[in-house]
Formats: sequence, structure tokens, C-alpha cells
Amino acid sequence: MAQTARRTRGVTIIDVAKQAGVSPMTVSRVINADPGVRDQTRERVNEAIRALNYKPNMMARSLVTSREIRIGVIYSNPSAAFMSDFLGGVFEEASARAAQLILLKGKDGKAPTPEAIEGLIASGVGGILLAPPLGEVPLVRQVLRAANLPVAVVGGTAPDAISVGIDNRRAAYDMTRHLIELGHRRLGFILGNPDQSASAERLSGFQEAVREAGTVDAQIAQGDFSYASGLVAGEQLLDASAPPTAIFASNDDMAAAVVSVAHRRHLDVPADLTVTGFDDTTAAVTLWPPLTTIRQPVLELAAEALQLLIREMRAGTVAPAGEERSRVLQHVLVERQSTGRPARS
Amino acid sequence: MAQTARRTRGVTIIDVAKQAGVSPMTVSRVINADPGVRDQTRERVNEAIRALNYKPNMMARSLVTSREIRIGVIYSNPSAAFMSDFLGGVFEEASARAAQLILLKGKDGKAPTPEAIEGLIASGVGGILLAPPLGEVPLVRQVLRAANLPVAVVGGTAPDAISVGIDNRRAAYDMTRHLIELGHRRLGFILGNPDQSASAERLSGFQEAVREAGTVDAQIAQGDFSYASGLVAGEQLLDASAPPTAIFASNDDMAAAVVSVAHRRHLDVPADLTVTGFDDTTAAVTLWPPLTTIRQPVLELAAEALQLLIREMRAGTVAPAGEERSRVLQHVLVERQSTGRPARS
DNA sequence: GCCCCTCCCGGTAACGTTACCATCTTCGTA
DNA sequence: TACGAAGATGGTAACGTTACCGGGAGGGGC
Repeated sequence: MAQTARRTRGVTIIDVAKQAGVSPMTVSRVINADPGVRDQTRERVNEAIRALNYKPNMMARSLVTSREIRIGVIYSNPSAAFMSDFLGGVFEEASARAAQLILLKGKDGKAPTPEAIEGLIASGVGGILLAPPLGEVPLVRQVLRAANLPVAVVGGTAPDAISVGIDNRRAAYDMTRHLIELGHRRLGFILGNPDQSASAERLSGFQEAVREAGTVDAQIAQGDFSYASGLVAGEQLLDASAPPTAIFASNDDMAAAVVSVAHRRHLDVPADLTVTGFDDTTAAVTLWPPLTTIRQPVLELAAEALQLLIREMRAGTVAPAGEERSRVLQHVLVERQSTGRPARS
Repeated sequence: MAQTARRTRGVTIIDVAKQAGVSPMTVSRVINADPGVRDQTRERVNEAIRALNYKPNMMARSLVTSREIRIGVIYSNPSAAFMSDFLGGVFEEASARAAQLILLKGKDGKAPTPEAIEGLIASGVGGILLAPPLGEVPLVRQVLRAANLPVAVVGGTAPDAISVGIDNRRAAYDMTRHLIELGHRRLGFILGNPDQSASAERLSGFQEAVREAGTVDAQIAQGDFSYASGLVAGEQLLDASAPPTAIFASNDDMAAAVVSVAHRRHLDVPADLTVTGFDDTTAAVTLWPPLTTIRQPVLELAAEALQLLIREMRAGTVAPAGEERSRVLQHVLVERQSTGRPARS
């Protein structure tokens, strides 16, 4: 019977120091990668750390360093799958840096009320992290600007805030090229919600690839990222006299709707119609066939944004000029079973 | 221009004490609801707290109280919507109690490998929180038992661990009664994955309501909680010579599949067929029509489990006997547009 | 009128870490 | 050979909170 020590005795920096035969200060230096330590000493300390399975105590550390980091995270509920990853990334980063998170969630996919946001600010947060698409809701930005707090937005442009996202234009371009390379010459594209800049960027990428290919016919239908709008847009595209052989929806929900429309018309996906989405939400996989789509590195996006935000909060100044205040991460084209070559060229 | 103080000066317990004209110790007592403070004094302190907008510093507090609380959270990815709420609840509770979270996520909806779990344990966590359905994966439980750590599972029974969940049987019973009250007399039920005890409990609740009603015809089809299995089960139920007028799927994914099958057969939901789900995931709302379903208070579930776990970790002993080691929270029947009265009785 | 007991409250010492400055080496160079 | 400079390490004092004890103010019983 493994009599696991219930006492979380807590091996401290002092224990390590004793074991390595140095002072606690030197151990601290090793942990924080301070260059002013001889290699030999450093090695001895690292060995002691390993031997004792020492983990620095975040509480004590942040008690003496940063007075306290409290960050407000505002999100609605665009896609739950997205939020799950997003929160995961934020939490991991927050716990690594001993930041305290205060969550504020809007109801029914809407942004929280200005009052709620002001309440959050009044509760004493030192910075705000905005999940998409809240970075582009004018009312939210306005309240935040008035508070003059450091803000980081994920997945959206932001003139006066940190922003982290992917290259939507490039991602849409890649997907469109992929469809063209499969042999499709009549493409359909379903636009996203015009209030989000990502919609225009994705359209722009689509159009560039089409223009580049030259001999491709493109039809565009308006949507708003909702399943219902995908239903309408799908019907519209397939009602055309020369319907597309491939439809590229601006997100997975709308792509799922297109698949549903196709099935109702007894069209097989992908034999009769190729469908692709964007975002790689769970919808992409719970469906049959699973969707070819674009995956955003959501977890990394969130972690990166939080990291930049914390740095800015520590620095104290809101803007270190046009420095590294925005970052673009790589997307991935995930190929599943909703895409194939067209029935006949 | 609101010259917001960038210096997070950090109003401390000492500032409050000065303002209230008492010692820091008394302020601490007020914060921790210690009874040994005169009402008059308490009021004065509370006033000072409000006036200064004082927030206790979690870091400092937990530095002196609990040596350190580090909790491992293991989850796969059953439903992203579920996880989003779940993580939200866990995080909120963790940050309120200054617990450090370490996340471990299984790939592709599968449980993490035993090696990964052992790695998590070796990293020095003092307790483990298991998201559904991991509490019922034998391999996971086995590894955890060997480590002899406090464990809390959400949504599942657990002989030797804290468990928090809803009354699945009662919830299924409620939903079935609801269908019967709408006038349905031929019901279809789609079972969940037989490896999860929730499946059997839901079936049991369904059957009890059916038995109670007396004149109701019930047909049961096997599923496994996946969309694909819902497709098969839905076809099977609707192929019957006297197909049901209402189908109760054990989760939303399968319910969504049934809706898809119905549409393919040109059956309107809910005019020709009533469909209900379970869990209230996003799938329930992104679909058309939105699903009537059972909502679990996921956020509260997670928070409660974490709270119980932390208490047990602090107590030091693994089992305070058959005390409050499991808790049942209330579910809610959410009525949306996928249910209606049968076409003809 | 004195003693003891209860009820409130304050002082002091931790908790584990890092900032800051002092100290001790070790060289390179005049 | 000596002396300053740079490099490496240690000592001390914080950070904000609570645990633990000690002590003063009342009140009741004899």
C-alpha cells in the first residue's frame, strides 16, 4: 500500500539551497534564468531541483513581484467549441503566471451589457481580454476605451489594443486554392456576418484565389454565421441554373446547414457536392460527413493574447508605441471527408 | 479625462484597518466572518472596505493558510459546449480559492494515456478533478486509485471519490412525462453509450414514466451518444410499422441526427414528429428547429465538485467517512420548438 | 468590593519568494 | 605586485495575509 505522503510538506527554495550547498538567492537566480550564475553552480542547483521535485510557489513569487494581476475575460458564446479551447489556453497561461481571472459572459450569444462591463472594471481588474467577436462590438470597445485599461482582443483588428489572430485572408485563399486544385470550376461562397471584419477578409482571400485561377466561376451568397442563414444561402446557391460543384462556407455552422440542404435534395456529399467550412468547431466532426475546414490554433491564440496583455500590465504604460502589439499565428487546413473531385469536369 | 491610476497601488488590509481605526487583525476577522467581532466594529470595517474598494490578495492569503493547492483537471472532449461551461465553473472557483489548475486533455475524445496521467500526478498535484465521462473509464480510475489522491468526478457515480451530478433518472422521467402530457402515445427512445451509467439511468427514468402512464407504447433503439449512431437509431425507429410520434434521444447529438433523418423523409419537426434531446449543448440551438432538452447546471456542477475537492484536500484525510461526498444538483427542462402535440391521437 | 470568566481586540511571527545592496573572488593590467 | 573592475554569491528586508497568544474591558457571583 503506497503510503503517499498526505502532508504536502512543500519543498521550498531553502530545501533546494541546502541540498545544493548554495544560498536561496542563487537558487532563485537559476530558476529565473539569471545569467549571473556559474555553469557549474547552475548545474548543481538544477540537479537538486530535480532530486527534490521542487516546484516554485507561484503565490509567494507573485506576492513579492507583481503586486497582483487581475484580468477580466469577456466572452459571449460564439462557438462553444471555440470557447472551450479558448478558456483552456487562457487558464493555462493565467495559472502559469499566477494571474487571477474574472470571467464575464454575455447571455444568448450577445455581448454583456455596458453596466456589467463597468461592474467588472469597478471590481478592480487591471486589464481586459476580449474573446471574439467582442473585440469588434463598438459598444464594448467604447466602454473599455473610457476606462483606459490595457485591452487584448483575439480574432479581430484593434486600433488601440493588443490583437492576436490568424490571417483570415490567407486561410480563405488556401482553402479556395485547395478546391480549385481538386478540379472544381464552379465555386459557391457563403459570406459571414458583415459586422465582423473576418467576413470581409475571408471573402477577399476567396476572390483573390478565384481571380488568380482565371477560368473559375464564382457565386456569392450572404450569410451571418448562423445555421439558419446557411440554410437560406445554400438553397440560393443550389437553385442557380449552373449550381456550384463546391461550396465554401465562412464557418462550420453554415457549412453544416449546406450539408443538410444537400441531403434534402438527395445530393451526396462529397460525390455530388463538395462542402467546406471554417473554424474547425465540433460541428465539423459531429456531422456526417466530417467537414474539411480551417483550424485556428485557438489555445495558442488565447495564451499569446494573455501573455501580451500581462506584459503590458506589468510595464505599466499602455502603449510601448507601435511595438509588438499584434501577432498573427498560423492556421491549418484540415482535410476530412466533405471534399472530393467534382463529378465531371 | 479620467486619469485612471495606472499604479495598481494595491489597497491592503492595513489601509482598511487605518481607515476603520482598528487593527489589521480585526479586518481579517471581518473578512473571514469570524464571529468574535462586535457588530458595530464589523460595520465600520465593512464600510471602510467598500469605501476603499478593497479586494483581499489571494496570493498572500493562501501563502499563509494552505501551503499550496494544485489540482489536476482531466478531460477529454465529450461536448465542447459542456466543456466550455465546465471550465468556466472550475476556473471561477479555482481563482476564488487561489487554487492552481493543471489541465490534461485527452485527444480525439479519448481519455489521456495512463502515462500522461501519471505524469500529471508526478508533477505534484494534490487532487484530481475528472470531467465526464472520465469518471467511469476503468483505466483512469485505476491509475488514480494507485496514486491514492483525493478525486472528484462530475456526472458519474464513484465509489471512492467525491461525485457531483444531476439525477439522470428523474430528468428522463420528467421529459417522458412531458411528452406524454403533450398527448404522445407511441414513444421512441434512443439509448446512450452503455459504458456510461447515465445511459442506464436515463432509460430507467423513461421506462418508469411509460409504465406509470399505462397505455403508452415504447420502442427502444441502441445508440452510443454519437451523431452517426443517432442516424442509424432514428432510421430504425421510423421504419417500424407503427412509428413513434415522439423520439426522446439520450443526448442532443443523437437528437440532431434524428431531426436530420426526419427531414430526409420529408417529415416536419414538430408537426409530424416530436424530437427531444438531453444536455442542452450548442447543437440544441444551432439546429432548426431548436431542441427541447434537459439542461444540466454544468457551471455549478463543476464549481461544486472543485469546492468539495478542495475541502477534502485541506482536511488532509481522504475520507471523512460517508459524509457529504456526493451531491445532486437540479436539472431544468428547457422547452423549445422541437416538441408539439401529435398530428392525430 | 473583589475575583474570575467571557468577549473583543491587538501584537508578533511566520508563509516562500525576490529586490537590493554588500561582500568575496578572480582576473587583467599598469 | 598591487589595484580596480567585473563576475559570482550571500544577507536582509520586504510583499499582504493569517495563526497564535496575550491583555484590557465589562459583567456576574460571592
